[in-house]
Amino acid sequence: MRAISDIRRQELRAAAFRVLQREGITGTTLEKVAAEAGASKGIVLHYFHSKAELFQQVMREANLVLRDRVIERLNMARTPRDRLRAVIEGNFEPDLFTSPICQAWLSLCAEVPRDAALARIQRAIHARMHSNLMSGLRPLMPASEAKEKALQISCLIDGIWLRLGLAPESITREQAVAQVTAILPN
Amino acid sequence: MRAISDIRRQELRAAAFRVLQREGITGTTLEKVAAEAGASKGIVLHYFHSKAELFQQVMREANLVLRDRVIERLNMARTPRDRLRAVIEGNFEPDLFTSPICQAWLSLCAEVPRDAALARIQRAIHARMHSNLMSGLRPLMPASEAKEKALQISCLIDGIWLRLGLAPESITREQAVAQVTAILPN
DNA sequence: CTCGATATTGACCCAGCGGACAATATTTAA
DNA sequence: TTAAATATTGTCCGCTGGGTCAATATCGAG
Repeated sequence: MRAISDIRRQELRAAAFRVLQREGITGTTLEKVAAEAGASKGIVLHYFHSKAELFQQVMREANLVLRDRVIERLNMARTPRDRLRAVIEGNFEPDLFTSPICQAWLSLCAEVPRDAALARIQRAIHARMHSNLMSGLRPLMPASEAKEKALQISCLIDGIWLRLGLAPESITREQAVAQVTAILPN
Repeated sequence: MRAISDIRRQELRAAAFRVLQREGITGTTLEKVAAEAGASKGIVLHYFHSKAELFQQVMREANLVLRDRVIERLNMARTPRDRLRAVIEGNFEPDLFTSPICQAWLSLCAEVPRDAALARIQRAIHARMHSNLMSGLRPLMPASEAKEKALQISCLIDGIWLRLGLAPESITREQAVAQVTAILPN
């Protein structure tokens, strides 16, 4: 049975993510993660061989959650414009687009430049975002323009996430969606 | 004479910023900062009463450098559009818009949610950016639209900085300027 | 020159960290 | 039932970090 260890791992990742929201990258320790999960520090290192590996898996999982949300919306999309809307709204899901979550994400981002594995995951995230956007943009404009547009949208989305992380009340989900929608091609 | 202590402080801030670029937030220690400045750890705490205060002053100063660049360009601007261009190009100065600097900035951002002083500085940065943008936008559109536009531009600029921090070769200065210019009002 | 202020060092403290490990409990398979 | 595998704990360790402090050097004003 693989399930039991997978469940435990799952719990620990979730606990780590919660601690990351509360304490940031500098304040997150293995002991706090263990306490949050109601376990001992030893068990964390039993499932994740190092703190770095724990963070990597946390980032991977957070990414999967977001991906699933976007996919769900993409599956209901018919037109290219629907696809763009799906990506945008999926990236601002009310229960994900919250200040604490943005802060946790920001903390992980800050580690990216010094952790090759995190960097790989980050690259995959951007690549998927790019391809999702392209599937909506390509039918609407020349390929080279579409590429630039995709980068622009992607950066704006990230920038808005960053903003919510830095200033909790600075922007609402509706504003966020409107802001990104406003730069879509006519 | 105040000058000598001010010079020392200046050196230490610069050293701290360099270490921050190399090592990120988690890898930056008082000893490394001292070593980078060719001094002892004690002297760092002599001038800055704590690590947190050092970081705050580093962020303040980095912000001042950027501000001066933008101001310089703003002073040469005549039309509202010139003002917008000044802000945009000032935020992507070739020697400031580099991957290591974006990474250092990102590291400081990650601390903002858990450091009230950093948060205040960050708020001031955003406020100035907003007002700079408004001085260019207000003549071009209704006030309420201008406010939204200013937020959008500001988020896009941050998002592009973030992108360069996460992926060193992902975007050039020219691309960055073009991307932001592309969302200006007609 | 002298004295008070300031600059600077290096030694010290100790809390907390990531990680290793041996000991024990629990589960699973045969 | 039993043995192997796995899960879990608590302890231990070495080290590094921020911060304190007393001692010394340097400097600047009178």
